[in-house]
Amino acid sequence: MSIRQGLLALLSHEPMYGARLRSEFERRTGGTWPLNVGQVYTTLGRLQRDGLVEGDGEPDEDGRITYQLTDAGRDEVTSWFGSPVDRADDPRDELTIKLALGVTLPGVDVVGLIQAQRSATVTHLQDLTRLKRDALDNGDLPWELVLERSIFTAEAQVRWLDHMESRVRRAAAHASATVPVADVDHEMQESRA
Amino acid sequence: MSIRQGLLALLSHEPMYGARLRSEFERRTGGTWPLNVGQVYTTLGRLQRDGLVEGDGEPDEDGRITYQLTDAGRDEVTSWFGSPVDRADDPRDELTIKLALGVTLPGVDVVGLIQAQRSATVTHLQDLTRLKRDALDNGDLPWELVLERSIFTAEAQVRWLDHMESRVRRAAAHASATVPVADVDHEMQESRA
DNA sequence: ACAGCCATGTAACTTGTTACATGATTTT
DNA sequence: AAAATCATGTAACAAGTTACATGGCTGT
Repeated sequence: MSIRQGLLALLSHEPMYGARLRSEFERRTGGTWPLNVGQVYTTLGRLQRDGLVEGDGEPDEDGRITYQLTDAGRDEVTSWFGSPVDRADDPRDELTIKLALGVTLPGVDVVGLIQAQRSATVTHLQDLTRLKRDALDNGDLPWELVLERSIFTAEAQVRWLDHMESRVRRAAAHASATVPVADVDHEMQESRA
Repeated sequence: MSIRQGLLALLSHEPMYGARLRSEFERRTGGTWPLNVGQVYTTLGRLQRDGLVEGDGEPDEDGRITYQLTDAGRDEVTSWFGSPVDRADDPRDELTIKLALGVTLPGVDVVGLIQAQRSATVTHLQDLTRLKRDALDNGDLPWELVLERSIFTAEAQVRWLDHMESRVRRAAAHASATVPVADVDHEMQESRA
């Protein structure tokens, strides 16, 4: 849903043609997210289908077709900027699923998994930090915003991994103290005939 | 890609039929992510198409069809658990896009946006913390893992929002000191005829 | 018999994404 | 004239998601 909203937001500022939407989107997100031009057109088509934008049928002398918001589109943008991103739709995070399933399945070296992930994330974090340092103060606010977002996210991931490593170790120690051999698997009534 | 991988991981432990995959998936992710049963079957179909699982054609006496991994499927699971989640595919985060576009578009009250989001996130964080407290120590490790993930993520989001609020304020102050009226929009050679 | 549940699936749709096709203009 | 660039778009697919249809078994 983010590209849809993004294009709408750009159009709320000024009617534009497809290819410009692309470059504006990229520029205004710090060049971090390359956007296939084709996707602009597919998305525009869907937005038009949904009555949020309309294009002035014919291309102009430069072959460009300008798209603009409808009233509904304007409402949509206002509402988007006016309301916080919904926490409820907790997306299925791959790493979380991996760990959650990992701790319940026998034969998965969860601690090793956590450490490998931590190492990868720390490396990534160093790259990000270097990027930030090398950029000095070029005043590209969107770029900075996106970069800092990655940094804060990666830091949180490392913290979470550390927290969970000790938590998992604790659980493992406790499990081996009480149920030396067997594993999580049991329950789930099978209701056999 | 997470549900695919999740189902594969479950099947790597033990062959299962569709409906059980569903309940196992939900149970082992702390019940946080309800999974429509239909989706299990669509996903199984795609996995079978891709040669990662195979079902024993006919349903058993209880009407169940057991699915199991192929060799390729086993490889896939091994590789999934064996490699860190790729940081490279930085997903397009809605909130980041919203802010990044917001700071480049005139007429968007970014500071207000940040504060509203912060408030919503803090509220959410309190809910999570209460959940955690009330659960005491029931030993549901996957559930805890997922919950803590949400908590660490929300905390990071708040930190980022705070960081960015002051950063945006600074930029605004600087902008009004140097370019009192006009806004970010300019550049982007238009190459008009 | 009928209601409810379990288990199977399918059809339809959404957003994201890429690879390719077409035509016009500009540059070499 | 050939190559590069810009702009338009379409076709095809992935993965997620839901609503619905079918059929068997169970308990009232």
